[in-house]
Amino acid sequence: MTVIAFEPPPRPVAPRLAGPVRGAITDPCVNCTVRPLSICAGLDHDAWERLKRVNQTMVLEPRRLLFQEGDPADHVYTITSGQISLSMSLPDGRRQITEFLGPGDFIGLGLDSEMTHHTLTAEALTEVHVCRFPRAPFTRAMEQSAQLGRKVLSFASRRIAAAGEQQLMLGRKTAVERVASFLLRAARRNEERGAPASPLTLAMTRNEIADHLGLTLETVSRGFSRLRQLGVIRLDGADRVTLNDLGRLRELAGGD
Amino acid sequence: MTVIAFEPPPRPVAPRLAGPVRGAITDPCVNCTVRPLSICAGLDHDAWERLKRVNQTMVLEPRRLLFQEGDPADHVYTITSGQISLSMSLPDGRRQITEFLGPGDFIGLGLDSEMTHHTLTAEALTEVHVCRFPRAPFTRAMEQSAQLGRKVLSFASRRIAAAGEQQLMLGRKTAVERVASFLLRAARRNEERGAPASPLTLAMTRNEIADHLGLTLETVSRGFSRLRQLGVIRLDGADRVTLNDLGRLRELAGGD
DNA sequence: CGGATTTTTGAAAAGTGTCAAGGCGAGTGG
DNA sequence: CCACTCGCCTTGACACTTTTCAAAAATCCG
Repeated sequence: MTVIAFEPPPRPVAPRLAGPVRGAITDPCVNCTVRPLSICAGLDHDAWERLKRVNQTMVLEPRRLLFQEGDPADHVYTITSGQISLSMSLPDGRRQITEFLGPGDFIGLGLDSEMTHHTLTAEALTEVHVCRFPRAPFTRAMEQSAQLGRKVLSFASRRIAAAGEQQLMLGRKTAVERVASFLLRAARRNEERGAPASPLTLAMTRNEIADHLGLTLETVSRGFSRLRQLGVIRLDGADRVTLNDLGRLRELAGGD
Repeated sequence: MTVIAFEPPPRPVAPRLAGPVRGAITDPCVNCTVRPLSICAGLDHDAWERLKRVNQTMVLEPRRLLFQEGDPADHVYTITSGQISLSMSLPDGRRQITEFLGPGDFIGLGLDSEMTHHTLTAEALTEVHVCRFPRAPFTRAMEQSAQLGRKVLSFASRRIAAAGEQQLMLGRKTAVERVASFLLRAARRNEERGAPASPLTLAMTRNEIADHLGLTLETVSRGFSRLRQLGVIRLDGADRVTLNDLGRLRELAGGD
């Protein structure tokens, strides 16, 4: 297989890409429902039939943007594999990653019916497969299926609760507490998916973690080192983290 | 009218109150619909009839809690007058105010159907009138009225977008930028309600603003002083703010 | 007017950011 | 197979912003 040689976009300020999509592969996407946590999983027959007619699989390579702040928002997405960061930036380039998303997560909350454009940027951290739905039929399906409506609202509610915790972290926790909180959340995420909590594999760089925690990459690195010195974690390479003592990690995270 | 002499709860860690409610006055509440931005405004007849049977007015005096983290969450609310803070706290007392709410705002987003207890504390900043709905009938009304469902989801979406901006602020803005952002949002809020942007009247103390911006009250105060020195605002008392130069204030807020 | 609360201001301390150098690991090409 | 390069991570030293502690000024309210 020959690999076409085009550069991944430069990191700090990702330029607008001609087309962020590598390719629409299958049509419709058949993988949206396989994740038990997905918004499509266990959907009633009618709603699913409607959606199946309009959805598409998309594949993104690492660093590609699914969309960018200011892009027209005419699709919603479900991640079937890989990880994505959602971020907002200030005009001078300072960036805040509001959340890291993985398989089963839904992209499209935070879009009021009157919002025609994205306020966030979605960037692939790994190779990512998403299932894409045009917004209009998705909205219709949501209104016709009480179950889908409930599910979206439930996702939105949990997002709001999570955003609150993130605000508490950003506003009130110290650097080490933030790093510990970050690791704990990653561990909980693993558990939600039936994976063991402990050997974490991080898909994101120190810089991306920093942009999520409101720190610099150096401070994040020092945080990891601190936790390692304390014996709470073990690092095998920068992206492989073993949690030795969840209780102590919870204390170090600020106890919440 | 005699006022019963009971102390408002001490500030830093509000103790569990026997009953946070001063009184349920009218039943049903007739004021929920008067705010054009309220979730009840313009609701279709059936949905409104259902809700009208179960809602109640509640009045809270300043500093009273509507509910606290851990309380059973069996109502949702609409504010008809006054202002409320929603906050989360760490076990050691550090507090983050996730948002300030006013007339027309809805309280109850962030509650997944499976969440039986509040993760937030709601405290009255001023005398507050809220319209309260038991959760179960409200949820039913939501499922039977597509319009109400849409409205709640729209509120949730806007909340999510706002939370993102707040995260960007907490993670990446300097102290002065945060204070400027805070004033700008207060100004926009005024405008949304048809009031002039400029002479702001702040219902919250420096400490509460600090807990919202992830700063200390001293730093917030210095922020105000700085903006005053720069001629961007004028202060008539701590709670009366005139915005002299919205453009410049926007720049100082980080330009977003 | 007077006491209490809140706000403002100042000075010192702490925490995090910035700048710079070196290390580690993965992928490349000789 | 090994040396090299490149990107990312770690660590150190210092600078800067914000916090902390303290006191004075302003405001509120009886």
